[in-house]
Amino acid sequence: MVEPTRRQAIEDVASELFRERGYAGTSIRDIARALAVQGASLYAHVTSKEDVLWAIVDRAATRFEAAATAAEAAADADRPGDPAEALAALVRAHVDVLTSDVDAAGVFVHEWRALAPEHRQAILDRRDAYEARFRRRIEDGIAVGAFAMTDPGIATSTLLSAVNGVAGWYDPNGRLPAARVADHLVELSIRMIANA
Amino acid sequence: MVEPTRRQAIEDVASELFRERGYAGTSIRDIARALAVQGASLYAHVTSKEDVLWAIVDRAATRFEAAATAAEAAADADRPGDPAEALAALVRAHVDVLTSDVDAAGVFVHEWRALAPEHRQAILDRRDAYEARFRRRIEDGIAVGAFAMTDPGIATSTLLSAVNGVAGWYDPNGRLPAARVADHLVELSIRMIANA
DNA sequence: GTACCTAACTAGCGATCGTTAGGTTACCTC
DNA sequence: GAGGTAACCTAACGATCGCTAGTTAGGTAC
Repeated sequence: MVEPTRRQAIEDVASELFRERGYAGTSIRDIARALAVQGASLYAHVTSKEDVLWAIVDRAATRFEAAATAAEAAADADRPGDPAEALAALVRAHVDVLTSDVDAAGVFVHEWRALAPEHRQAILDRRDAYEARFRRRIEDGIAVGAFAMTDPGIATSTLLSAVNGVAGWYDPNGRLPAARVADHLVELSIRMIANA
Repeated sequence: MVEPTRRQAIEDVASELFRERGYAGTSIRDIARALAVQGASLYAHVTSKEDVLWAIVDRAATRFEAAATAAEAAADADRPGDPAEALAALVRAHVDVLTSDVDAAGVFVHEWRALAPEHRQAILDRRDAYEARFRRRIEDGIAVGAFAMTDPGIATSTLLSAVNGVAGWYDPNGRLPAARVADHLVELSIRMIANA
């Protein structure tokens, strides 16, 4: 896979480095070195270091949102009124986005704190809205007796933490294909809140 | 709670800042400012910045290990041969350590990457051994039919990610006392891998 | 009163940080 | 072959980084 634009190549290596060493632990010159270029040369393609972080985080957030929207639409069309099905679709969509670009997703999950205040707040708002989608399905499931009676807030946070853990160990070249990983996570997630 | 020694006060402030902004995102002068002292003054109590991180991480790791040892001993004495009971005790012990010092635990979970190579490797080894305790109980449970048939490695990683998520939202002054949080996490964890 | 200890200070070192400015090279298009 | 453009260069700016050195102030012990 060759990068279409130089800007994209910068964001890709930045994703990798930000994920490995964190935003603050990565210098502009580190990114440049990975591209065999001088640090100052990056500023022909980028306006600031934070701008690179924001681009990565914003894109990842958008991909998570779009995948969740598609998943919910499909689940509601396929088996309307089935909270377990809808939640499973959400989890699968989430894991798919995660595994399709572990670096960017890992940065999204861990490095949003390093964003400038306005960007940081914007991401927090979007993250809240995203989490609310999961919580709504969990609440629905509890209401119809499909899920066990548990604190929906804690269940939602814990479920997403569990799923996001994938970013910590998934290896695109590992033994498990992304689809199998998603299978496992869907299974564990649903069972976590299911009514025994 | 007043710090007994100046060194302890430094580590406590550092835990808070490292957790909020990360190790690389926190300067020696930041820590000193929080203590109303000049940056250089810290070096009377500390040999290096990394030494502070290592002290925090090492202590947290030791507390997790000790709590797990005690929990396993109690569970094995109380109800030997019951994997669900042993795993529940491990999870409860883990959450207890987590909530008793969210800052230090959060640093342990997220900032071990910033350690110097030798320290980093040492923590990785200990973390592997720690995770193996959980995996062993999960494998035992699968063997006796108490837990569902799932990949023990993925189940262990996902379970610990779920539980560690507590470090992201637990508030010592919040509505939920630590014991209730532990109850919820034990419930969710066991159900996640239990045989329905 | 002298010696020691703890805890802080000021001053500054060399390195690295994000970023700017201005100039050079290679290639594409007309 | 002139003009345009994308990509990169060198040099350097002011700020901040982790850390060292040397000193001062106040308390305690002999």
